[in-house]
Amino acid sequence: MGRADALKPGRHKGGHPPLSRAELPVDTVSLARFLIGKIVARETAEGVVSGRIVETEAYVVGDAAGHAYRGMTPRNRSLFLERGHAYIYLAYGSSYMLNVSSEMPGIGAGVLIRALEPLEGIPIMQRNRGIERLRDLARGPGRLTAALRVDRRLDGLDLCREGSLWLGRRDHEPGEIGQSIRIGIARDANRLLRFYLRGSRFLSGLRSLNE
DNA sequence: AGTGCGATTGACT
DNA sequence: GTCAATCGCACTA
Repeated sequence: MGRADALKPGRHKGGHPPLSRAELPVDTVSLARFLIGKIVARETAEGVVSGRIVETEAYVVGDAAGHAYRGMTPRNRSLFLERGHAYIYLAYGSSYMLNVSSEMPGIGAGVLIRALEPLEGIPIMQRNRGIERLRDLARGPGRLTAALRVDRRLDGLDLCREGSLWLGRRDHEPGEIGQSIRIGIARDANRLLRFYLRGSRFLSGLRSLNE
């Protein structure tokens, strides 16, 4: 499909109409569950890259593990945008994390996207990641942002509009959704706020968390 | 201005 | 399984 076709009314980049804000659940935990099976799509210079969300984590209001816990700062202000906006930050000096803001304007909370099943633009992802293996292309929060070339420049973007990065409708019904503790956090570590598509090969985390 | 620390990854035993 | 790289940011002074 050419560029002109992609921009024609009624067509959608990569065939993924964006999720409307109205259909996003207002509550953070509900949104984390809702996003399993939905699509993340990215328009790059080389074409559309997309994947199916198979793993998320909720960082809820008042959560000691959440970046909004100590109030708004220059880094985390996007977490306080109305639900459906991107909050992107750099972790460990090397990995960008992609989150979806999840509450009313002024309330800081979000959903971390932790893993994607690659759908479109797989050769582009392989180039972006410097590896071939499909299973590892977007398995992990830092890996998926590398595969999609997502960085802080996209922080604050509205993910409910088709643009350079957006959330798309699911292409089929997701399977059974599992729930576990979150990965890699010290505070509030026992809450079951991680959600995943049971049986997916594209999950991060230990196998014991994916059963 | 200095300090400590991650919502991780990749390399390695 | 272990472990260190890496750097922006929040926090202290």
